Amino acid sequence: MTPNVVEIASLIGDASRAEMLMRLLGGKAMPASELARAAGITPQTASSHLAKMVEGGLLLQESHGRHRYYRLANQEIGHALEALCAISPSKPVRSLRESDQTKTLHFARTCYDHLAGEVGVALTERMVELGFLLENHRDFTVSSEGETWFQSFGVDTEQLRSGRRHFARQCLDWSERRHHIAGALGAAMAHRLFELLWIERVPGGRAVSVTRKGFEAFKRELGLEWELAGSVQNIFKNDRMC
Amino acid sequence: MTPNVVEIASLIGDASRAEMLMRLLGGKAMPASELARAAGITPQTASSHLAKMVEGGLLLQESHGRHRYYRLANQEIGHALEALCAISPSKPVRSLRESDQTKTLHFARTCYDHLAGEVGVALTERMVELGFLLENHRDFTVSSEGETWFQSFGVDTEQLRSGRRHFARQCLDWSERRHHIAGALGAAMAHRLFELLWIERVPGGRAVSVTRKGFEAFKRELGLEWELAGSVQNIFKNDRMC
DNA sequence: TCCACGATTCGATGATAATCGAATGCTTAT
DNA sequence: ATAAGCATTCGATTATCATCGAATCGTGGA
Repeated sequence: MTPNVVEIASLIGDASRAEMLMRLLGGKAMPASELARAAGITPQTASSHLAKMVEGGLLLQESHGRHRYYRLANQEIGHALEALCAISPSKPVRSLRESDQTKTLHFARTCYDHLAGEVGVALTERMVELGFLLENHRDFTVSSEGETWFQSFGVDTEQLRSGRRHFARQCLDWSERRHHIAGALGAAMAHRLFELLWIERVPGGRAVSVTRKGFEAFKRELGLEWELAGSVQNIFKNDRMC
Repeated sequence: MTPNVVEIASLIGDASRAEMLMRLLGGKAMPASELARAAGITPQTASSHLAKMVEGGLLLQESHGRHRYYRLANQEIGHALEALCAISPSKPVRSLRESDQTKTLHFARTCYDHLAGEVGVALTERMVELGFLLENHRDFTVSSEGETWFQSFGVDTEQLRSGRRHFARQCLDWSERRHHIAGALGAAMAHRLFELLWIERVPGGRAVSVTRKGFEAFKRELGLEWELAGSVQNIFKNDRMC
């Protein structure tokens, strides 16, 4: 088993590749050129890196016209990267700007294609508390009350269950060190939250902010509330790794 | 934050260093020469690697006579390595021997200095179930019934609390994907289990086996039992990474 | 058909780092 | 004191690989 761990670790242990992986952790597929620009390298070099990561099973490639889109191969890779973030000792903060970025990422972000950070964890735990979700080994199951709630929320659990993807996984959150919900159900929840405009992507990164509407809705529908820190509204371009 | 993740990942992403780290994951400190032998490299090369890992904060060094012992710098590093194991896709099993090794490691092993694997997780969850331990964010706390039980079991919680080390941490188990108990209390538990001869180290690796006495005692004292698979008694020399 | 553009391949370069032989320090044993 | 053994440092070698320029491939638009 050893060589596999070594291979993955060394793939991540390169600055350019790590930067690209972090971009992809936002959940969206991205064309090679964009990833090259993000990592600050030429398209040739990027192409080489991307090929290696596909070979190593970290990424999948999909061709659309003359563009080639890359995305994380599966949710496990997302988990892996999050786990590595959790591992790395946090460096002392350099700038106020950086601190804001960190705060915003800790508050809410996308992890592969579901919701992580304080908001993701709180939402998950609240749904457990309300009896909608049941923790079961490394997964969640949905109770009958839960089924009703998801239906009314606009998430079709039946359909999700029919897919090949894991239905509802527990995903360890690096900032909170608690589990949040992942898998098909986690992705569907996040998608619906975006759709309802309770949350929205912060341009240029994988941070997510809760809209005014979202704050009210979370409180009304689920009894969840957060102090509305100033940093939450902050927009930043260059979110680095964690 | 990025550079830190990259640095750690690249430190782990070298075959020789990874081999040494895995040896150290057994929890014991080891002299440089032994680590060199384990990794199949000369002492000079090993020395260079070890210096890098100390520099990178992964290892600590302690001199005893003409030997220099190395050990993991802290429990977080152990967590990190375990997490990486959980991340890596499991390769197809090559030999029956290898399969046995994996089974044995999954069943019970030391993680840094506490108990992991099926046994570690089951023990932890049983103690939560019995109300001795309470899950609290990323830690455990001990209830008053718990205090009594630990006392009777021969673990002095008072003394453990006085140390600088985290008292009782949740540690994610890569094979079970559930939490087991770590920190000072986890270490003390493991130590006491070795002392009582409920468990014993399998020579040559970090696998642990449950003794006959242990099987009976776990059942009698805690109502825990496992099917006594043949593989459990197997002894193997070369446990590789996972 | 021809051109523009994204992406990749090839080849060369340069930097990094893993490795080991030889020499040096330091500690214990005789 | 002298020898033996563990560990490290130094220097040289070698291999690996990230990087980019130039050329090629393939798709889409003119």
